[in-house]
Amino acid sequence: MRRILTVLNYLTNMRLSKFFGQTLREAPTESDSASSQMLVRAGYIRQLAAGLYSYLPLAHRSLRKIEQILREEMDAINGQEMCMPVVHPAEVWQESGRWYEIGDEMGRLQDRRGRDLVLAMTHEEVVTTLCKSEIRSYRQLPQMVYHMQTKFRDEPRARGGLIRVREFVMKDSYTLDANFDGLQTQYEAHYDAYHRIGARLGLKLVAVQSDPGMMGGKIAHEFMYISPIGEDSLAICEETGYASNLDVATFRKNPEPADTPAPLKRVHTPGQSTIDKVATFCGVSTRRTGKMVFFMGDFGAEAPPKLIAACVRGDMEINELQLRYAVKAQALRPAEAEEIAAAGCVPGYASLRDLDRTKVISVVDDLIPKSMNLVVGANEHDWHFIGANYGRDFTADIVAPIALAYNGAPDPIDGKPLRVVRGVEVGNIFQLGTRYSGSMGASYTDETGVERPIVMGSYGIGVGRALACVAEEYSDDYGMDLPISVAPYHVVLVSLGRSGEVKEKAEALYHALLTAGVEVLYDDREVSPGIKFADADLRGMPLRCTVSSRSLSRGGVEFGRRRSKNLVIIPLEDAVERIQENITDSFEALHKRLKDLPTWASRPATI
RNA sequence: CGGGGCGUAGCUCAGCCCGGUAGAGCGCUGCGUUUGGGACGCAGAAGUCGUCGGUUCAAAUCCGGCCGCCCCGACCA
Repeated sequence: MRRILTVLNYLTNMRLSKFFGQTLREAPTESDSASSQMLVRAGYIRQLAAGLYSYLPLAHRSLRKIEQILREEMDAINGQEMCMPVVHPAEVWQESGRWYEIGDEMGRLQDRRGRDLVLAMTHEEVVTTLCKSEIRSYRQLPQMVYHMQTKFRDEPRARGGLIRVREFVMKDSYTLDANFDGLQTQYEAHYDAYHRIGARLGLKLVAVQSDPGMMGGKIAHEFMYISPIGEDSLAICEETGYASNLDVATFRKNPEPADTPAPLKRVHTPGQSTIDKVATFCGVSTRRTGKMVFFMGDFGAEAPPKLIAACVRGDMEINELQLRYAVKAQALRPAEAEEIAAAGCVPGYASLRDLDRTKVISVVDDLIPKSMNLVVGANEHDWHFIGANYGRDFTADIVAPIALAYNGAPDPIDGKPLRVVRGVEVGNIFQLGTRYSGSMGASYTDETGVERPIVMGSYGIGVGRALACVAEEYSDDYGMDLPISVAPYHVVLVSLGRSGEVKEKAEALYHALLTAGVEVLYDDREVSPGIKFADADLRGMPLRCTVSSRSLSRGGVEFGRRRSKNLVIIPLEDAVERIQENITDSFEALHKRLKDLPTWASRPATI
């Protein structure tokens, strides 16, 4: 095996003079984040269209390395690699119902016979179809299958280089179990494996509770790379370990100190149509006010859209996802002024008192019933109530936690302030349960002869997105400094000068390294040293070896980490061995992080 | 889908306001000099100015439609 690898290595073109993919002195303006700037400048990726990228040889090598790490970690938890198609017949998506639930984000096309086809957004439907033919008995469970395959999602807005693209390769695995205990076991195995994967990529990943969304199911976690370039907001606490996507974050609701109930009083508040204005006008904190926000809820084809009046404390915002769940709507959008007026409400002075319950669904945050003597609208232009109390003066159809967590909100575990940060979703894990096996009829026969739906889980990691996060984390002013596990090559070999001796020695070392199986990128171009060093810095290989007349006169070749000042001279005859040692050491340093990773067992109790 | 910006040589951009021979730097090709942190000289190639239409004697430039790309928001395994 080793010999075969060596031969393949030897045959691979690793000479920069013939390399496909140029470095750019300046990046095209369209790239934005450090990662996409660097990946474009260093010749890893090229954009073909919005959200569609070509991966040049450097990126392709890195992606293959990431895939190999994923493969090893999936195999380690009993995964079996396979491959499913990118183009699916519409029927399987119709069976699951997602053909109808998902809108323009799904890529749809027709074949020559006019048959509807779907570009894979993910592969639950195909796995479930396979279950129907392959799984018959409880004896065949549990199972775990995975593949690395292209997905297409017609994102309304691709952005951020490789962070949010329309076509991408994902490692997605699927667990099949007889019951929820089995699912839980495989889910926990993935949870731990994902932390190992992060460590091997050199990324610190934070697992946060998340919304299952269109996947269905109940329990879900996202694995986040914390960074300002992230598109998700997270509420985290380092001390308690609480970590949640802001969509589903909870926090302690501490009411303002209780007074004795004041009488309800109608007061004239001319022009005080915002919370800040009315609070100042009435001389109270915004925490003593109630804020009304109106949405139109879409309840599907069966029911007409309906106005939703939501009320949170004046200093807070609405969590639209939780509001949507509370009213069981399929979608929400901000209501237009006319729609609000049509239901008899007065924007800016709206009130839950005297609502027309036939036209409006009213929801209050669970903090509102605990809060006394609030300032709220009087449902009449330029008038508010003071001393309003839930139950006595107004009520709602639904009381639910619909306030959005915020920076400094009390941690639900210990009440200390939560921190809201941005993160990139590198991976996610979902407990699907019987969402797909139920609707598509994938069942097995249990010990007692009863037919039951297979209990499923689904687990994804974006391969290109992982590369983008690594590039983001390991970029500096000169380029990338990639972890040894992800770098396309371990070492860049630079030859300086055109003297016959330097050339000869560099060529010999290049061949010796290849023969020894070292992944080396050889800069044999006839360009100035400055260009070679600048390109080496940019491309991001972690180690650099230089052969020049100067190094030879000092007794060998120069070797060190990228951009390091601590360069050593190694005699030529020891170079291969020393470089191999250094590569090994680099891997060991990286893998030290595997020892002290978060695990499912060690995670904090969540609420 | 709403708001904003951009589209001129392979790349970065100027020219547009105020209509009249299409420019610079980098890159590329050839020759020579140079070789430890993006060298220099000489010579050269390279753009139907996104696209369609309008105004005009004349449009990169003014006007309109469309397309594409970027950013913010909405949206979103």
